[in-house]
Amino acid sequence: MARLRRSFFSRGAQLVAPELIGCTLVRTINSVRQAARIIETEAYVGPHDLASHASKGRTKRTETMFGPPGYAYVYLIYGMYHMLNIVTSVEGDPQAVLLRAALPLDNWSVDLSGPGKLARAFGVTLDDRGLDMTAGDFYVIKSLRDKPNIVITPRIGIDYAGEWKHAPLRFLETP
DNA sequence: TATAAGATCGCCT
DNA sequence: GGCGATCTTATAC
Repeated sequence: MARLRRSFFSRGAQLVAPELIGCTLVRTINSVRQAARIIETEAYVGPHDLASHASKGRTKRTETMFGPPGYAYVYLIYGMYHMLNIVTSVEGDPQAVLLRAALPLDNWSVDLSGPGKLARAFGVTLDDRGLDMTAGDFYVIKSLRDKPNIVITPRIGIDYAGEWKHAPLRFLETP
């Protein structure tokens, strides 16, 4: 087990997203270490990806995605839910991986079965925009042992994305 | 300055 | 299975 380094995130989101499946997301909240196994992710692959906020261009909101990899891209959706993404690729190329679901570890009793719930349980807010996920107390560790069984499907909730709504960029682990 | 819409969830039937 | 909550952001006047 080793903490994921910036070089891990310095690749295309389409490659990083499936590799995050089975990894462990860790954050220390109120001096308590909380950990969960990532079981669902989605890739947002660049400014040409109509499902990505970056397709609107570089704005104050999407600034983090255009920055260097390994940082948290957080935004609020529907006025009530925070979404947690990790920026990938290189600076100037806006790609990111959305963390959609996880399974709590270490007797942690929470429901992490959706992106809004996951962010809420990990205490993610807009204040966490630009947080460095390769340093500090919020990070991901790689599990070298198990090879998760991964299923690939189109992404969720992006009907506005035209042809891109069919793109197979959602990755989830099956039992 | 004002307006519209969204990478969702939970409660209702 | 359908709908309402609720607020940031982008875009338009």
